Amino acid sequence: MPDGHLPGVDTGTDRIVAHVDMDCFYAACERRREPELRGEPVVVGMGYESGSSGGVVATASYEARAVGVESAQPIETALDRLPRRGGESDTIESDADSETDASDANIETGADGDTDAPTGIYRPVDLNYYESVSDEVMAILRERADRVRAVSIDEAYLDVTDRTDWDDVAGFVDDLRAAVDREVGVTASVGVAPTMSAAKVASDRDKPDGCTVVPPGSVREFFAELDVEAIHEVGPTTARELREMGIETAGDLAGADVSTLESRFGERGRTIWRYARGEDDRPVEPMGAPKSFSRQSSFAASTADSERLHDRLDDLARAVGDRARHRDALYRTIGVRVVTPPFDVHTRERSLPGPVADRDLLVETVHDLAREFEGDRVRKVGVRVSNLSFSEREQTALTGYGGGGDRRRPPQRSLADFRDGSDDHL
DNA sequence: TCTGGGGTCCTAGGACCC
DNA sequence: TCTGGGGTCCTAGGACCC
Repeated sequence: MPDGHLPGVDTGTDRIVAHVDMDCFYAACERRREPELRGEPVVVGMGYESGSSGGVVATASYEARAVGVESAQPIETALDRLPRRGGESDTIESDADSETDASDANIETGADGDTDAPTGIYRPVDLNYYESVSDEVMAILRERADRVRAVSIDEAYLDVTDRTDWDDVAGFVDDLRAAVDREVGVTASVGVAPTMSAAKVASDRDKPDGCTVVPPGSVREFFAELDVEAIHEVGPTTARELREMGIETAGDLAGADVSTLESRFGERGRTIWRYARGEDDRPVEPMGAPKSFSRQSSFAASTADSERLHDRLDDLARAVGDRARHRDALYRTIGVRVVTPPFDVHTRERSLPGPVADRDLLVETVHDLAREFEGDRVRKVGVRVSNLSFSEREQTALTGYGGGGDRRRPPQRSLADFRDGSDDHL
């Protein structure tokens, strides 16, 4: 009984949690397979095609960020600030300036030789490749931690309580980061703290390729001067409301009246208050099975053409159906999302009497749900299935054979099965 | 920032049941 | 016919995360 504490009583001061955050992960992956890109401004675009100006920035390398390219920015804007190297094509021209250091040197001297303006390398997102790289990284993390929560393709929480102690954890993390760099060829930034929410913030403090340790007892002090929005689960909306209440920093939040927060924000009010105080007893657990699958896509310009609407829905529904089938998932609820200008989100969903995996029914239901939006201008549509059930195990439970069935077939799906997007995307 | 895509969780009202 | 309270499921919308 090495783990003799009562859940919920301690606030995690006896745990060592590390949050590993890969640096500019998509760009780092592109550099891994194309080492000539090292030291160059690299922009990876989602919905971007080679040579085009569509899509948005998924990841920009630090060299690209230095000239104002940001994630979620339209590629068009990025191109204004960082013209594409070599004009229309995405080929790399050999460069006299072979800078390999991540620095502003290229920006200042001009990477293009004949002009002072820097130019960048643009690449479309290649999720399949990034996932294979991610798998390699996660394998290393699992070797070095007892529990790992892979929260996204480029981020994971580790519980390393039994692998190190507070005096040695900095060295432990340096070894870990060195192993990832050496064996996979990408770098990570790590935050270490007694809780997940503090580790998460800490990993952001020394980027790229750094490590920040926040020992027990110093979490609240560590948070004190940070903007409220740095707190996990405080987004733009909550931050704005908090500022209106005179709460600007995490320290203010930690000292605020919790009942006021609760009446304003519900349950989340207490949660963010606790996070700001360094209280967070969530254990590091692997991600469970997915709860929904969805696909959405935007029209280049909003359209009122209901045929185009239905054609798009058709594609999305089939893609979602395929994905559910690949994952051996049954769904009981089918939904559509329709976004109309300026940015009004409408959702419609329908639950079926029982779980199915029926693509024809899926497609038909989707069209039916979207019928009410025919003739409206639409800028974006989506299809979602939820209320998922997986494999025989669930069905056994439904038909009352749950007794021994659960033990015979434990949820032994590989993590890759559960990780987002491991098979098909556009 | 006039806005891309894939997810999770929470809230609130209504239906329905006992 | 007026009236409680508790529980669950369903739907729509919203906030947040990467």
